[in-house]
Amino acid sequence: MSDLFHWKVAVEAPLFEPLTYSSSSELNLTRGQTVTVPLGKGQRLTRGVVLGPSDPYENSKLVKSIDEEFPLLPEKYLQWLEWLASYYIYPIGMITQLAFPPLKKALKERKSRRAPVIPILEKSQRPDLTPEQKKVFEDISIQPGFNVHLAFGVTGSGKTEVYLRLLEKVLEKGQTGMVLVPEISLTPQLIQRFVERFGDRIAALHSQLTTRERTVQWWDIVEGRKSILIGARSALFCPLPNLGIIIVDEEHEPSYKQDEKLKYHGRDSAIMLAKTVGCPIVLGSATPSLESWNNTKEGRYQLHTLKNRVGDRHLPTVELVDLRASDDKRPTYLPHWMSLELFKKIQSTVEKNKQVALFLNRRGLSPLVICPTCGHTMQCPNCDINLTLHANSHLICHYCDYHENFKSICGECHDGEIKPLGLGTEQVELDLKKLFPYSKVARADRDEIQNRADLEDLIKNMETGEIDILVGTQMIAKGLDFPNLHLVGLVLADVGFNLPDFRSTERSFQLITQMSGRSGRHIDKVDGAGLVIVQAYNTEHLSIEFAKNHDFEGFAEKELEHRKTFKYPPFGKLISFRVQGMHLKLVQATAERLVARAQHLKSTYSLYQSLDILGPAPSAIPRLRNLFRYQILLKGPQAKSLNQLTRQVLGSQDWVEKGTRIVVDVDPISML
DNA sequence: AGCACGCCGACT
DNA sequence: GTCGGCGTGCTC
Repeated sequence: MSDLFHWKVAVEAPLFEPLTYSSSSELNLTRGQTVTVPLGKGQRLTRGVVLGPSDPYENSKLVKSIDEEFPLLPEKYLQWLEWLASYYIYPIGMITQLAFPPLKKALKERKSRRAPVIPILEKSQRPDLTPEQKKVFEDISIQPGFNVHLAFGVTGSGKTEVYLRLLEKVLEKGQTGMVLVPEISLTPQLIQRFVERFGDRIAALHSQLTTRERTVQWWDIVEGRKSILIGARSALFCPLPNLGIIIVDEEHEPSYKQDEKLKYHGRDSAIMLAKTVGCPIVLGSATPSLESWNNTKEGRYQLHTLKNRVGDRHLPTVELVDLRASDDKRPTYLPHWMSLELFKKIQSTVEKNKQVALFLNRRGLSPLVICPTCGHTMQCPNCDINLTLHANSHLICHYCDYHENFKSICGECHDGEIKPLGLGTEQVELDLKKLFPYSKVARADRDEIQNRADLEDLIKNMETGEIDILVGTQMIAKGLDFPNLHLVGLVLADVGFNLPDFRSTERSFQLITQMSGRSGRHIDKVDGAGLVIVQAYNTEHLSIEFAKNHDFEGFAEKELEHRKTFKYPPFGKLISFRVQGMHLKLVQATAERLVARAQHLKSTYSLYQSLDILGPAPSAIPRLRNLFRYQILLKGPQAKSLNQLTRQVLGSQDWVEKGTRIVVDVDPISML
């Protein structure tokens, strides 16, 4: 008994502390080692990660063996994983599992019918840097060690070329590099651009890969056959040896925040990883998050500005259309959502054989289906959400997978002829086809574009001129670059202004700017500029006012003032709790107890004096997938005390009603 | 997250 | 009688 060693081992179980296992002295264990351990009543064996020596535990089980498949997890990565667990209040064992590939290592290579993950391409010529690019590149590359750089540059200013140069430099030093991009912009075109520069040194990780492909990419990086990893946020968990730089493109993108399980923020976690390994990190954006922008203001991040578009092209002209005033001017042949101004511009653009893109952040035919006789609205039986009509034939809940057939006679009063109200992309598409019968109209939303192949087809059809007018949601706002696109229309910019979320104005600004950035990217200065038409009811909205003049800095200044007044991020930190369960009474009871516990701690310890405890209140969607939802928000000046209070509140769980669950979200990004 | 245990309904 | 539905509880 005396020659047994005890070890803390992180196992895949929702436990906030690692478990203690023992080993005899001949099994030589160290921190970072992968081991096989028994877990639970059966003889089930699971994978665990050794975190370090432990005090003896009387009922400890024996470590079965060392898992020889995996090399020692680098100490810095392990520290970073531990930081994730503590910052996001998530079981360490669930996090360490993320640092493994999904499958066992392939014994022999097998032929695949799928296109290769990394295409084989000739290296292309390296363009000269503009003076502006050169300055940014040099400013960043002369500083060794951890530093956060914000590359603030309009779309088309050539941020990517700066990234490529920085990566070249890192490779010269024999180090590796990580490039994070939002999942949606991880297109073959983007990977292609990196391959044309770095050839076979590129690896990629994203959700469209099969588990086998991901496993192969993972080992290529870990065993040093590839030196640059491009990926979506989950690529962070691939432990690159000798990491020399991290690049986070489109750092403001809300999709960097994972909204299930471990609710980590890819950008923030990347910064922590860079800090832990001691390498520089470059955040890039045309519309930086107010968090990052404020960090440059306060000197924590270095700001590098790229003001000019490569090739000296103009930013597009933005025109506003006030929908409040446009009704009386509109000819009767135009649908209610189309102003005369927009119509004329579409006409003239199409006549010149140039392309048009219309943006509306709402899919379907009609978001509200109502009986004019009895006033009954069609609702999802599982959620507190109106059903959306699609293709004039079925009603869909956009939050769960509920579908039903659409009947035009009201099911409640059996009398009224049901009337679809409001506007969605399908309706816009239908109207456009009627108004422009000789133009090719296409739609891009989640219903039409379901996978990467669909997106590829869309891109190809835009490039070959197969499409004249494109209607789409979010999907078409990101990263797409169509040379012939000369007019962008925002059908109803107000959608999203009034979401119950303190970031809605910022989102709105980003969206308008991003969407504008699609227009006229390849019009040379002599030919003028692209055009953007923004239709809105509230044309005085802060986001519109500043986006019109491409004035990010002005917008940021105004919006930061507002955030400061209400102690919202970046001037305060948030942790949200959602209590959910099948029974409303029990959910309310748990939510109230949670608040009572928090309030008690606040009044007991001076550390918590400055925290605000808001709620409990029903969530913005009070019932989702048959679960009732209540929300509590914790607001305070430092992350540390919020985190600590949360741990104390959740420390024991005996007060939580059976059948209810508490979901914690550190730095929530959506308040829905 | 798994997985076993256990307590009720409806089948050969 | 016993097969299997999924609520509950535990994992060194």
